[in-house]
Parts: sequence; C-alpha cells; structure tokens
Amino acid sequence: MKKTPATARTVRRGALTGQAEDYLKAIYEMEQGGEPAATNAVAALLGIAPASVSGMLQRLSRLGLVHVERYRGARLTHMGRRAALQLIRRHRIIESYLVTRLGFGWDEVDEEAERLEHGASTELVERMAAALGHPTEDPHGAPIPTSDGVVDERRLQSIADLAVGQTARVVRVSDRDSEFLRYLAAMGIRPNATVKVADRAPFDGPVTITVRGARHQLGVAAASRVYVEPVARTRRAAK
Amino acid sequence: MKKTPATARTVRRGALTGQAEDYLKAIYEMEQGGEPAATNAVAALLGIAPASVSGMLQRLSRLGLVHVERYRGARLTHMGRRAALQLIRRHRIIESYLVTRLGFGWDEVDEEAERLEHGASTELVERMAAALGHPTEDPHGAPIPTSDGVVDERRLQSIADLAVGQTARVVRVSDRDSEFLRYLAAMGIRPNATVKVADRAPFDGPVTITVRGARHQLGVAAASRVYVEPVARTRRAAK
DNA sequence: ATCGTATGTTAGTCCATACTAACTCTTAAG
DNA sequence: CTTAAGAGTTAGTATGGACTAACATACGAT
Ligand SMILES: [Mn+2]
Ligand SMILES: [Mn+2]
Ligand SMILES: [Mn+2]
Ligand SMILES: [Mn+2]
Repeated sequence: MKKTPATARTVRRGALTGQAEDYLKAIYEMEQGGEPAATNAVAALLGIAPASVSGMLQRLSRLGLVHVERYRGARLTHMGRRAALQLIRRHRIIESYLVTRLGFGWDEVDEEAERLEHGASTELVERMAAALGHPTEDPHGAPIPTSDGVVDERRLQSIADLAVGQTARVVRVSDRDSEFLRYLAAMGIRPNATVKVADRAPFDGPVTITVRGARHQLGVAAASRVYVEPVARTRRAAK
Repeated sequence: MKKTPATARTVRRGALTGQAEDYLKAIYEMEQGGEPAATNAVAALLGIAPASVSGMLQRLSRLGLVHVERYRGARLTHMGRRAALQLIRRHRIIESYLVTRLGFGWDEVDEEAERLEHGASTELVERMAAALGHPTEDPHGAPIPTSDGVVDERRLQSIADLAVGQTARVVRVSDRDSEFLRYLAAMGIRPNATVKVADRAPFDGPVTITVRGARHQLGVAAASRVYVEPVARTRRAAK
C-alpha cells in the first residue's frame, strides 16, 4: 500500500539559477561532516547574510531539493544531491581542463570554474573530460563525481591529525583561497607529495613538517586544510 | 572652457549582468544598418516583450551605455560600444575554440557561447585566443574584434544581392539558427566557398546557385543570410 | 490636414535574490 | 532549572528583470 509519491527524479538542467546551484553545492559540502548544513555556516561560506540563506532554503525546499528542519539546518534530498554532484562534476572537470589545456595555475582556476560551471553544457563538460582522458581528480586532488553521480566520499585526515614521526601522502588540498595554494606550492605541497611530521608544538601549536627534504612550520589553520593518507612505514625495500 | 564631464571611459568588467550585456550586443548588431536600434527589433531578437526592452533601455541609459531617443530607438555610447565589442570578442573566440579544440560543430557553438561569454574572464579568453594563434574570424566568418575594440565593420553583400552570372566568395554566414547552418553545410556553403549565381526567379523568387559543381535553389530568406564578396571574373589563367 | 495602424512607453504585478532590524528558538553555563 | 548568548527566522525593503494591459506617439495613406 505504501506508494511512492510521484516525485521527479532529477531537476531539469537549466531549471535552477546559478545562485541556487551554488547553495546546493555549499550544503553538500557542509553536510559531509554528517550534520545538516547550518544556516550561518552556509552564509559564511557563500559570503551572504544568514537571513538570505533562510529565504533560499525555503525556495529550495519548495523545489524538493532540500529538507529543512526549522532552527536545525538543511539536508539535500536525493534530487538535491544529484544536482549538487552534477555541478561539482562540472566544476572539477573545468578546473582540470583549465590547468591541463590552457596553462592556468592551480591557484587561479577555482574562481573561474565557479562562474563557468553554471553556463557550461553537459556536452561541453563531457568533451572536456574526454579530451583529458576522463580524469578522476581535479588539480587540487578532489575526486570528480561520475556523470551518474558516484563519488568517493571517504573522510580524510589532515596534517593536523597526524602524530609526530608519521609520514603521509598528500591526497587533496583546500582550493578556495588562491593565496593559500601559492603558499603550499612554494613548499612543494601538492597531491601525491610526501610529508613527514617532524614536530608538533603543544596546545594546538604549529606543526613542523618535512617536504622534499625541507622543513616548514605550518599553523593549525593551514595544516588542517591539507588532507593526507598516512603511509605505513614499511622497512622492506621497495618491490 | 568646455570641460569634458568626468565620465567613466569603460564599464568595470563584471559590473554588468549577463542580460544587460546581451542587450548591448543586440543593439550593436541592429545599429549596424545606420539606424538606431528599434525597440521592437531588439525585443524580437532577444525573444522578450517590447515593454521589457523599454525598461532595460532606461537602465542602460542611466548607466551611460546607450543614448535613448524616446519613440525613436537607442544608440550605444562610446562606453556601450566598448562593452559590446568586448562581449562579441569573447563570444567569437569561444566559438572558435569550441570548434577547433573541442570538436564542436559550427551549428552547435552559438548557443554555448551565448552563455559562456558572460562567465569567461578576459584571462581565459585571451588564453583561448593565444592557443588558436589569435584568430581574426570565428567559425561563421564573423570578424573577431581586437582586445582594444577594433573590428572590421564593412558592410557585406549577400547572395540575394548578386546578379545572374556573378561569382562570389562566401565571407560569412548568419549563425543564429543551427538548422540553417546544417542546411548550408550540406550544400558546401561555408566561409571561403565559391558560389555562382546561375539563375534568379523574378519577383524576389528563389536564386539558383552553383557550389562545388552542384546546383541548388535558395529562397530569399536563406540567400540574404549568406554574405559574400563578388569575385572579379578574370580571364587570365591562375598565376 | 486627418487619421488609423504600427510602434513604443507607462503602470502595475510578479519572482528571485539580496539586505537590515527585530523577533524567536535552542542550548550550554551556572 | 533558569537564562542569556548565539543561531535562526520573519518582516519589510530594494533592485534587476520579466510580463500584460492600457495608453501615447509617429507617420504613411488618404
Ligand atoms: Mn558557482
Ligand atoms: Mn578544485
Ligand atoms: Mn549571451
Ligand atoms: Mn559566430
């Protein structure tokens, strides 16, 4: 007897404004921690007033893209998640294309992709992906969702989570702040680089790391934005 | 004593919405005939109601981008023309890039460029242009304005203007209707193709042309959308 | 010179999206 | 338990941009 109501499975591409799309993406990102996306957090991420977020959440809810629990936060619906993942796919493929084919620096592409992601057709994005050999990660190490919305969502540790003496492979870095990316690049921190924690000051103090033989001090804010995968210190020689 | 009022010379990029930019482009195009852009013509071109155009013209006028003569039409100001030409440059470079580097057909790119032109940064467009060797014409034969707004604005004849027996080189074709472009492609009509008028029915009837040895009948609507440069029929053998 | 039609504008409405100010919940400290 | 701070919402306003309906103008045909 329990009949599924006749709800649409997908939002028609183009039915959403660029603004609405960016909200969905922000909510998707905030939700990764398990908790629903908090109004103020979304507002801070998008640089708008909390009241504006309340308004948009109502609109997105009316469209069936989010579930809003009053005073609690928002979660994407199935449909909302699909739309968010499609947008994220567009964003990351565009970033990859700009870096690989047009010589942009990894610190310049987020901003550009942030605008192009709304105007680029699926056709264009798929052609870019094909031209690059269907990459699975963007220039910052972020996984690219497949066209049917599958993405590796495993939680990663950051350098701030490592113990002294641990060695780790950099998997991914936060890409929002281009100055931060230039700072990382100057130290050789990029996806696949190997970092070793040499020291940690107490009370959440700076972390001393070794990258390519050089030592660097990273503040907690920076360290927690570099995501890594600890490397088991094997004693056997390679192979 | 006549001091030039302190008017801005350029619109700050990003100060204009995509909508406003499209209006400027439409006005630029309509103005090419010498007459100011008529409200209804702009409305028809953009597919919106005339009343909406009246409204936008007032906004653009307030921004110093057009001169509006009530009940007469609109002309771009210096600043408006600059903005329009920059947009057109972006549009045409994007079209060229999509065709040359991503394998799009010439019938698919106008629509895509129509959206991307608003989000693409100058940096991106210049990188695309550089990657293509700074093309001077888009895939439809339209001239690409330089980054400082210089463009070849000479008026062209169309096939509908040719006399029987005349031979001409196709310079440019109208690119708005993708079905029309496929129709042309099927006949081999593209920039640089040679066409010869074999016959013309009276009273604005269809034109019979020869392209690559094959005869085709073109209605006036089609013939007047293919722009050509008559070729002087030289009798001497080539070189 | 008049007038009707095509062209254009104004008035009024709507929606998306932002803002500020003022109010209401929730929750952690005491 | 109470309560105040912080988080979130509502109300009211603004702007861009679109629409329809109603009104105004220009101009070619008579
Ligand atoms: Mn965006
Ligand atoms: Mn990225
Ligand atoms: Mn456009
Ligand atoms: Mn074109």
